[in-house]
Order: sequence, then structure tokens, then C-alpha cells
Amino acid sequence: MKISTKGRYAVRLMLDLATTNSKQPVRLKDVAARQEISDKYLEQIIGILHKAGFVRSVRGAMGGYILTRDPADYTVGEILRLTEGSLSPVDCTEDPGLCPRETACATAILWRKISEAVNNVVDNVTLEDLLSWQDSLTNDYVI
Amino acid sequence: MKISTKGRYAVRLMLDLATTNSKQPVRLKDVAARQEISDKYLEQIIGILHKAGFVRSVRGAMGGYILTRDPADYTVGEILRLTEGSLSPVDCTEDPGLCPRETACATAILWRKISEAVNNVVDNVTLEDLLSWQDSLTNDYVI
DNA sequence: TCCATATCCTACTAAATCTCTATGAATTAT
DNA sequence: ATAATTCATAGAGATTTAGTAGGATATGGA
Repeated sequence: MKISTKGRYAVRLMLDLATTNSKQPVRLKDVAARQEISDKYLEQIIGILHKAGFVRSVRGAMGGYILTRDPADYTVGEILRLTEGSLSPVDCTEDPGLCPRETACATAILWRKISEAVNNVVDNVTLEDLLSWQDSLTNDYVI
Repeated sequence: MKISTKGRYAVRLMLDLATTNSKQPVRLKDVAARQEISDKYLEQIIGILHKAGFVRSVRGAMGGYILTRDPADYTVGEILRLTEGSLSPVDCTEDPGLCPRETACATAILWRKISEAVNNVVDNVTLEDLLSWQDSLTNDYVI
């Protein structure tokens, strides 16, 4: 029941881009350094996000990546589903006909409830929410 | 983000015992046949449940397993945590000090929200709930 | 033009985890 | 004694995870 590094790194990567939120492309190497993640691994992950149109890339020297939308317009759910696949705890809730026991299976109702609970969180948290949480954490609230 | 067969089978196993709900011990072989699960694999799983006191065992011929409590007194959360380990999507929410970024990490708040959402479901669903759902599914509701 | 700096692409791999299977010992009703 | 059952542990094949490695491609600036 774990989210793999791929999905977690994808969220941190997107949050990092949202944090700098510059019109200038951000180098992946810098993100990797700030987030302390292997840059080669991040390359693969941003490739997925790029292919899905979540980021725009600028190739060559002085290149990098830029968000294509406003941070408020990315939900964590999109990012996680893209990189992790379905967030359902079982496959049978996704794919009707997968399980012959389907119609009589009480546990399927349970798995669906879990799935809905997870979706309800991730589909209602945006990168902007993460940004504001980040602000709250880093500010000392000293008057 | 999947629950493994171990956890899912454990729930189905416990639900099966709750369904027969007999004072006589239920043979694991019968559970395995009904649930179409490898009986040797189920042996391992019930071993965990037995060690935790969730079931009582009767050894030897005519032996088997019996629930130690009323179905209403088992939450799915207990069963899943016992067999799957923590249901948190990341380890850092469980183990303070695990991650050096802890205090400034906005994503940790997200993971905690997901964790809470999952726990809120599984800790509020009992075997008795599963039993009643099962009844609704198998009954035709023909008047 | 040439070079340094980026992204882009694909293959590979070590380690862990998952999902059982296998073997046999211990226990008990008949 | 025998058959049926739980109990304990080892191992194995497949899959997934979490990266590495090695380059090809594109671009800004000297």
C-alpha cells in the first residue's frame, strides 16, 4: 500500500517547478540538487510528465522545464495517476469482468470505499495547496 | 498503491470464518476451496492471524479455526495492518526522524491526509459490515 | 563554426518484494 | 495405528522497484 518513489518524486518535482514558478526554464539538475534526487532518475520521470503535456521543455543550453499551467490547475491526483497508474488498492475496482467473483464479493465494496477515500484527497489537493503548506512550514510566524 | 494478496486473502479468510460463524472449528482446506485460494498459502496467512490471537486453532483431525471475537469486534484495519503492515502510503508519516526534510516537507502533509483517509475507512468497517454487504449482494430482493 | 550545456531516448541491472510451492514435524479424533 | 489436521520454515520463479549507463539530439553563446 505504498506510493513508489516515482510518484512521490514526480510530485516533489512539480512542486519544485511551482515554487520557483519562473518564466525561465528550470534546469532539471537544479531540481535534482534541491530535492536530493538522482538527476538521471528524474529525467525519466519528467519524460512522463512532458509527454503528458504537464511541462514544457526547452532543449539545449540554457534549457530546462516550465509548468504549462497555473499551479492551482494541477491536482496531485493527476500527477500520481500519471506516474503510478491507478490509485485503487485492487485491480478489480477498475476493470469490470476481471474477477469472476465480482457480483458476490463484499470485499470489493470495501476496496471501492478505500479507493474513493484516496481519490477524494488527491483530486482535491492542487500544487497551489502544496505551495501554501510549504509557506506555512518554512515561515516562523514570528511577529 | 496496491494491497497485496496477503492482506486481501486475510480479509476474505476472516470473512469466510465469520460467514460460517460456527462453534465448530472450520477447516482451512474448506475455506481455501470456497475462496479459491491456495491452501498452503492460506496456512501462512492464518498463522499470522493465529499468532495475533485473531483466531483460535484446534489441532489434529476434525480441527480447524474459529474466530475468537464477535464479527462486529474486528475492524478491517486491524486485519490489514497485521498482514500488510502500515497502510500509510509512505514511511515518513509513521517514523518521525526518518526523513531529514521532515519539517519543511509539504508533501508529507499530503501523505498524511491520504493515510488518514484510508484509516478512516478501514477502521470503521467491521467483519459484520462485510457480512451484511455480502447478504445484500447474494439476496435477490425478490418479494 | 565549435563547444558547453541541456533535453531526450533506450537499455540494462541489482535488489527487493510478491506469490506462492514444498517438505515435513507435531497433534488429535477415530 | 491411521488419517486428518495444524504448525513451521525454506526456497523459488516472476515481477517490480529504483535506479545507472551511455549516448543521441538540440541550442545558446564565443
